[in-house]
Order: sequence, then structure tokens, then C-alpha cells
Amino acid sequence: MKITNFQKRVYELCKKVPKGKVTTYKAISKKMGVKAYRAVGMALNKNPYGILNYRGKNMVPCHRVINSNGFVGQFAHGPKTKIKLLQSEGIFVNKNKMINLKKYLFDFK
DNA sequence: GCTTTGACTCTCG
DNA sequence: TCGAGAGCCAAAG
Repeated sequence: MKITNFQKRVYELCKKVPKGKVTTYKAISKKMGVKAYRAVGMALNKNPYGILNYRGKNMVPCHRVINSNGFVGQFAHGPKTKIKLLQSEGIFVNKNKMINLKKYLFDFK
């Protein structure tokens, strides 16, 4: 599996997000110095460390990346799966697929 | 190599 | 406050 530089950067940033916290596509792209919000999502969609490898050691916690408005957004294995994972880490997701960004957002620094 | 697509975000009415 | 439209950039076709 070939991984582009762009994807690699996205993955590295994702891995910095601690358990119980989330980040946004916006934050990631901003940190990378571009505005390719959508490209970031794409990179994660094709992510080689997908949900099936989540129990593994070196996975990218892609479920911790959500929309900037607090909505959970999409997920390769369906939003349900994403929500489930988030909740399993102690993040409350209401039925509108929204979370408390203020409380859970992890800010890269 | 040009066109389309997408796990998004911003702006405007 | 809310919906529609435009803009963004990398990957895939």
C-alpha cells in the first residue's frame, strides 16, 4: 500500500489526538498549512489503518476526527460505527450526531 | 493530463 | 437562524 506524503501527515496528526478527545478536519488542514479540508477526509477514508485494525497498536484513530460544527460527519463503515467508537472512549454523542466540541476538542499546538 | 469526486467549510441572502 | 451555493485541494478515473 502506497501512502502519499499528504496522507502521512494527516495520519501523524490524528495520532496525536488523545483518547477521549476529538479534533476537526479544519484543525488538521490548518495545521498542515492548507485548506484541503475535503482532501483530509479523503485521506482518512482510504486510510490503511482502518477500523478493522483499531484494536491493533499502530492504528490511526480516525473516528476522533469530526466536522468543525460538532457534527460527527461521515465514516467509512457508517456513522453508527463512528459514534459507537467515540462513545466507547467516553465521549457523549447525542441523537443528532452532535458532540460538545468545547469540552472534547483537542487543540494541536 | 484533464475532469470528476469527496469522511468539508465558508459566505451570503 | 437556515438553506443553498461557492470554494478549496488531493486522489482517482
